[in-house]
This record gives sequence, structure tokens and C-alpha cells, in this order.
Amino acid sequence: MSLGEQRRILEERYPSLLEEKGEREERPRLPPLPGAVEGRVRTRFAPNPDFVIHIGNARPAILSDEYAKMYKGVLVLRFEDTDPRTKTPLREAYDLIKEDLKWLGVSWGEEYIQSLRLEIYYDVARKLIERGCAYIDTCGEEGRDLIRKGVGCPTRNNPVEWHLEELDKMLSGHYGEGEAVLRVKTRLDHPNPSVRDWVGLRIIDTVKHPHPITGSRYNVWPTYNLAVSIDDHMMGITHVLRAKEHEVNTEKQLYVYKCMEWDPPVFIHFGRLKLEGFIMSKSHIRRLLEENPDKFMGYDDPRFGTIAGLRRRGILPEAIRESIIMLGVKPGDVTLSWANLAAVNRKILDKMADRIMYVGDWVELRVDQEECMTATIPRHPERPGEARSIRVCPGDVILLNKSDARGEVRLMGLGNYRVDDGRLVYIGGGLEYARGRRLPIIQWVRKEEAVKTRILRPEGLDLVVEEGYSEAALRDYGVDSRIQLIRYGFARVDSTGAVYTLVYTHS
RNA sequence: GCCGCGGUAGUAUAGCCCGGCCCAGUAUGCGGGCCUUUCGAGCCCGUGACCCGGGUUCAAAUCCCGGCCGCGGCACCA
Repeated sequence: MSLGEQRRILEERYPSLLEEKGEREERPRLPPLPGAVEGRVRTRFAPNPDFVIHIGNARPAILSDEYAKMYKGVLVLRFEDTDPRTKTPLREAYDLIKEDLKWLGVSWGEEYIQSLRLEIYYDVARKLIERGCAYIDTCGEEGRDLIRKGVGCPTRNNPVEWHLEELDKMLSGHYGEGEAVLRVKTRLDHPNPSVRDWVGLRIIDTVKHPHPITGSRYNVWPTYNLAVSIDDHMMGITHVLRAKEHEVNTEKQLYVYKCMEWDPPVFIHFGRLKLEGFIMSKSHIRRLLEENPDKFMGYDDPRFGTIAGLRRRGILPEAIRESIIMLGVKPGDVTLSWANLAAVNRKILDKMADRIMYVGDWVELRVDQEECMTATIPRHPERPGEARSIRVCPGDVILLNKSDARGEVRLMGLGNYRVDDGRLVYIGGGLEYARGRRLPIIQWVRKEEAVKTRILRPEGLDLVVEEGYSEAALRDYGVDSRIQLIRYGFARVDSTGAVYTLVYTHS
């Protein structure tokens, strides 16, 4: 018997059972975390501060945060800024990322910056050498070829003391970029050449490539895999949630755990997240910004899938969180469709966004009626008490959408009119008349008090600009307010002034 | 090319580990109705899917084999 059938029978015979269950709406939940113990879970979010984060990066942040909260554990925030050369960290990014995380409702209990922990990595490197698990390769460029061939630099077999001395030489600046590296020993016949004796420490000339936090103080930098395995252990991380591009890294990092006799955390890898219709890649966004400085508004342009861009678009943090939790943690790639994100967002927005009348492709009509009338319109259907009044007198000019300006219509809150040769002729009859005749109930703007309004609507890589007029009540809303333009859609106030600029969120 | 991971309605996801309760659930989209001073929200009804081919089994979305397609990795990046 299908669920539907069971339900139908229940409804027929035992309706009270269903009522008691109470179909109350719940936030989506995550599946249980393998091996998690309440109060003991420690997760981490480890961004590279070379740019702001996008919704794809936000996924591990939100999942890690959600799981930490679910099990009353701790989320650790760790900036992974150990490459001043090719992924040079951005000074501002550290704070921008923290802002985005706070906005998303992600809360962390501890915070670390890897570039401030280099001595720790040097210490463990020394221990790895002492335990025979790492060595210094001074073969330079040739060392890589040897590894690829499955042989390795001859120094691999030198005594431990030699390597310890060489490490000190590296640290004291004896070697230049590329002349010496510390490698972590693995099988030399590993099918993936990048795993074979992977590099743990390398030299980066910070005079040429200064680091935004430590300047030119250090010239030996750990690779991702060395720093991460050490930190995850020292920070007591129990569960690592990261994208599947890290699967091979997990394999590499396990060599450190094994050598140091540390218990590895539980690793969970999930597929990549794409947001339909948005540009996500950091490098792509950077390039667009450099090549078209006039076309885009910055990293927070509403056409970008950055957290800042989505925020500017009018997407709420709850909507992002909920959508990401709904997507879950499966290994395949996922595409978050805009329709879905918008639907979740709309549900939340609808309860809070005040209603404003806006007219886009307008036409001017003169009112033809006996006396002044006042429209009182609630700002929100669920809060009828909060209303604004608009007084319309004979001879006033009213703006309507061109497509609405024909036949008989009801101007919302005001009255019924007939559009007749450039005029709006009052025909009376009240709301009952309008309903009975199924007149369109439309929004309108009194020209006298109209607020010039510019709407920016992202459409793929384009930003469609539409100009129109809003009712005076728009002036009550400041930057960042979310409103609903009646019969048009939701929007976020982007700037105020003589002209109001709104970013169109979705219908 | 080599390693690894996936393929459920238009879209996204549940179920797959431990085969039957799945003629496949949910959300969104789409169509219709009710309600409502919005073409919004809410409520109700409808629509529509297990990549293909074999095999195992009384029974397969679930297990096995092959194919096709997609994604990830193959750095002194993270």
C-alpha cells in the first residue's frame, strides 16, 4: 500500500490521528554524522583568504556549522593563507569572509590564521624527519622528474642528521626558491604521481612576494597538506567536511597521521555546488572585474554567486542555509536551481516585505471624478493596522502600467475607473462591483508625489535597467530594506536619494 | 591517457549500505480550483522520474557485469 493510500484510509477512518500528528513546518535537517558524539564534535571551516567566499564555499561552512550545532560541538574557523606566491592572500578578505559568515549565521568558537603558526609546522616537520617519514630533497627541478619516474632524489636515503641540518639551512635562508623542499615519504610506485613523496615545505621568496600578515619574515612555507593535517590534529577536529576535490589530499594527509600515530578525523567529501545562472569562480569574477570595470559593481555585484552578491540581490541568509541543508551531503555534484532558491527566499520574504506600488512602462491619465478620495492601503496584508493614505483629487494625474490602462479597472484601495481617452473616469461601485465584474485590481502612482525609481534586474551576465515611478511611501525605506513591488516582484533597496535604485530579487 | 566518484520527473533532492512496506516520497516548476483589494502568499486537486543492456533472485531504483554520459583528481594551489 502506498503512502498516499494509507493516508487516504486514515483520513476516512481515523481523522483524529492525523490531526494530532500536526503537520507543522520544520526546517530541513541533516542526516546524522557518522561517529559523532554529542558535545564532542569539532568541525572546521578553512577558507583561503584570497577572495570573498561564494555560495559554493559557503556550503562546507554551513554544513560544518550546522553539524557543530546539532551535536553541541564547536566550529573552528581557520584561514589557510600559506601561499603568498600564487594564491596571495588579500588583506581585506579575512574580514570580509568573517562578515559573510556572520551574515550567514555561522558561528565559530575558535579562530586561527595559519601564517601565524609556521613555527608549529616546522616543529612537526622536524619530528617527521626524525621518525624517518620525511626528508629534504635538494635535487631541485630534477627531483620532480625523479619522483615522476618513481625513483626519487638520491638524498632520500641520507641519514636523519643530514636532513635535520638541511632543514635548518632551509629555514636560515641558505636556499632559494626551488632549490630545496621537504617531502613526506610515501610509496614511490603510487599510481597517482602527485601523491608520491609529496611536498610538505617549500621556499617562497617573500621579499618578492610579501605576505599580507607576516610580510617578509618567513621564507619556508608549508603546503596545504602538511599544514592541514597538523592543524586538524592539533585543533582536535573530529569531522572534516569538504568538497570531493580534496579526496586525494585526504590520502596524502593520512601519511602524516600514520607517521605521527595520530587518530585521523572522519572525512566526508561531497560534490561541487553550482548555482544555476550565476558566476561562481573566483578567477572568473576577478577577470570580469579587471576587464570590465564599468560593467560590474564589484565582488558584490548581484550577478555574481558570491555571498556578498546574493546579499545585494536580496537573498536572505536563512534561504541560503535552508537550501544548502536541503541539498545534503551527497558525493555527486549538485546544482542549486535559481527557482528553488527563489522559492525558499520568497516564502520568508513574503512575511516581512512591505508592499509598495510601482509603475514601470507607464502612461499618464487625468482623474475625472466629483470630489477628492483617499485610498488607505496596508503596508502588509497581515498587518492591516499599518497603512498609508493617498489622497486623490479631481484633475490629479495618475500613472498606470500601459498594459493595465484599458477598459474598466480597480485602482487598488481607491476605486473603480474606466480608462477613457487619456482620462480615468470614476465609475463608483466599490469593491463588490470590481469583484463581480472581475476587474483587474491594479497598482497606481500619483504623479505629484511619485518617486523616480530605477530597477536593476540581473539577467545572466547582463543587468537590465528599468526606470519607473513608485508611490511616496517608498521614501520610508532605507538602503537594504526588502520590499515587494505589487504585481511586479520582490526587490532590495540599493540606494536612496532623488532617484531610488532597487535590485530586483525575484518574482 | 591514468586513478577515483556519480547518473531518480523540467529542476533539485529522499530511498540504494541491510532487495520486498516504492505501480517510488518531498520541494520547486507547470495546469486547474478555492481564498484574497497583487499576476504575491496560503489551502486543495492534477502533472511528471529510477541512463541503457544483460545477469542473480520468488522479488531489483536498491546486488553483479558491460556500455554510454557527467564530475573530480593527476602542482613546490588551496
